Amino acid sequence: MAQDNSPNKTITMNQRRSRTKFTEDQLKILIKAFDQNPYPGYATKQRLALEINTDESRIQIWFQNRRARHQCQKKSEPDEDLESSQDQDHSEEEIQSREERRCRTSYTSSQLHTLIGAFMNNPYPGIDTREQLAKEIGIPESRVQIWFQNWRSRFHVQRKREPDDQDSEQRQDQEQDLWDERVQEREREMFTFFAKLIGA
DNA sequence: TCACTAACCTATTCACGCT
DNA sequence: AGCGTGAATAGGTTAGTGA
Repeated sequence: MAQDNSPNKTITMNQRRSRTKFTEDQLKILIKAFDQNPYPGYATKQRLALEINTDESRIQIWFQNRRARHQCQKKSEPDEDLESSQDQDHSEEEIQSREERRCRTSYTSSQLHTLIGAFMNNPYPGIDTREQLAKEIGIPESRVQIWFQNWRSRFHVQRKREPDDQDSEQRQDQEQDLWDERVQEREREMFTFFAKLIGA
């Protein structure tokens, strides 16, 4: 993505997870599952994870990457199979019959407090930071990663909605204001929560 | 060195609970 | 019904690894 503020360069020390090396047997199982259904639901991903002894999040990434590779291949060889219904396999009805998603995670105020604090410190945490956070708030690392993704995206969306006709200093100030507003909103929620706890 | 691919990213959409 | 937000998606980039 040709993003001018390339995140991974401006923020150092956020290392990646070490690269998973799937064995031949593991790949066989994954490929077979992919051929059966390239959009497995949470239960299937869990089952696969158990079967090949890896984390469910690795299964998710593997399916994402394989779907992407398959889309590329389809585009680069658009010849034959024009009337074969085989290549139009996942649309409409297939999407409707997609398996169930993972249950929505709901975060407590204190968990959010920790996450927001970490986000303000560094919106692009490496694997070590994510794992530490996950341990601290008792939530899987994969959820922490998704939470950061969602927050970054939503913050970028907010920024884009802002008019672009000011000089960068003003814009930065506005970004900060927006951010502060968002954080304050969250903190108000937390205060309400804790006030209830202590019976205020 | 280069191809392959896991890990990671943004942007967008889906979906669900809450108000 | 609309909103906030977690989950999933497409599609692109980065970087580790083996030939």
